[in-house]
Amino acid sequence: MSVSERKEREKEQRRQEILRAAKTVFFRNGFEKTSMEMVAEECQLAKGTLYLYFKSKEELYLSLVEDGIRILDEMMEKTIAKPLRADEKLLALAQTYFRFTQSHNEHFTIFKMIDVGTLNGKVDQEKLDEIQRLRMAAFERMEEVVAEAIRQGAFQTTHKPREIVMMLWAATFGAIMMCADKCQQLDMFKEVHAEKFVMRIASALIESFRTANVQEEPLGRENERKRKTQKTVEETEPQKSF
Amino acid sequence: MSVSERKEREKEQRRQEILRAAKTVFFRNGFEKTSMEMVAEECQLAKGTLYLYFKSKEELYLSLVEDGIRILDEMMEKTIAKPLRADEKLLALAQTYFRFTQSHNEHFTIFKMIDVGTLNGKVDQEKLDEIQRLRMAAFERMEEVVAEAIRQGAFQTTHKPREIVMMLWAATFGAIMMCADKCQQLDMFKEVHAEKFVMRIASALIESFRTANVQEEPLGRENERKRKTQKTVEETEPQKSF
DNA sequence: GTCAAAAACTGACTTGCGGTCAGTCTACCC
DNA sequence: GGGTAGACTGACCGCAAGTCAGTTTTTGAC
Repeated sequence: MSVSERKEREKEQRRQEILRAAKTVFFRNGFEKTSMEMVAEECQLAKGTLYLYFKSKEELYLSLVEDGIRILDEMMEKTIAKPLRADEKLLALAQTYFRFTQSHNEHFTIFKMIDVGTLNGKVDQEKLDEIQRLRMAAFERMEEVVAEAIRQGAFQTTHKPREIVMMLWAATFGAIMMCADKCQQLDMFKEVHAEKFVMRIASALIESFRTANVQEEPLGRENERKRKTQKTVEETEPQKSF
Repeated sequence: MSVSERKEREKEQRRQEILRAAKTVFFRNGFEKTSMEMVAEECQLAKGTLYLYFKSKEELYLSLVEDGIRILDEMMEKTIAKPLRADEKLLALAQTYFRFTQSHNEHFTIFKMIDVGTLNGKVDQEKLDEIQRLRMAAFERMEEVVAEAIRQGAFQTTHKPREIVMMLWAATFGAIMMCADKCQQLDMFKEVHAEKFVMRIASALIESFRTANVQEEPLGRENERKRKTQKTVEETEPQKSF
């Protein structure tokens, strides 16, 4: 093995060691209440050294989510491997996502920061894009399941698989955000059983894909220019379904 | 008018003036990139003075949301006043919420910070509770509409109105969060028409309340103790609806 | 083994900001 | 007009992110 190879590997080990320390400290105290000094101490390096491996505090913190993405992906993979029908798998996946957020709450906190946009100006777009790419794996898995459900005839929807995944993801995310033990801010959400709540919502959506119904306008943005402004509900033609 | 009364009023005016300045500066630059010095400059006061009216930077920023809550509440009120059936109103309310987030994006950013919990350790719980109370008004309005829908027989659900509102709120929030122009982080969400997307999700949920279906376990937490662990999807009895 | 160049690491220092408080100013009242 | 309460000020403090000149370690040629 050449020297440069070994150096490379050693560098990677240092990086990992820093990540380990960062995980310990950030997950114990939270992002705001952790200083780079604390991380440095945890891995017995000088503060300056951390900056040789990570551009900023935010980038270091953000890097921790990569593990989280991997964990979620594995959990989802297991769920998909179960002997269920494709449409059942989708509900199971919502549950899996929920359970991930409960058992890996600190990782979910980073997810939230990304989705809320807290980290936007503070981290290279490249880094953010890289995270996006990693997250896409999970979406693609789900997309596959949706495609399967359509093939099996369980779904009659006119939406594209990708769109269905987005809907499920968004609604599930919102549900978890609002009522998961460790997240919920609005008092009233404390009264519901979080997992049931999340699954009730996912379930409603899934049911709605079984039949192509009148609500199913295409969701794409292609024709956006054609109408001057979007119609408000009462301006649209009455719809049979309600 | 007594002197003390006038003083009181002047103090309130100062407070308002500070809020005005804070709004200008925070909404232009964002929370992180705004310093208290900048706010002070905008309202031509010394930095120290700001702290006579607001406990911290976070509290000042958070106070700005009160306007946002009022605006949303008014928008919702108008929507509810429209000549629609109760169930139609619920969909219209989702749209209203969406439009609020688009036209008052900065206020929505504060909503997000609250819901994500970014402000938690940094602001008095009291202050947060006060905000909660204000937000409840909107929930209660919606609850009223749901109750109406149930009374009219449009909904056959076994859920409580409050629960239905929570579901709609959570799902709509998630949908907006993921795909609204100014928020979306995941690239794929750029491809959908945000408003249609949001309404498609709300619509699916609303449809699901029309009939009491097998998914409708009670969502309360009362009986939580009875089962050791929550069942995963494939462990539950097969359900007719899928 | 020696030594010089390269690479890795260090921690004192700079910068910027949130928050404080001793001191000043103003308005009111006796 | 003088004394007091309360509003206001801005220099100052502490802290933490990020930098960089200098130190230590590693490497590889001889």
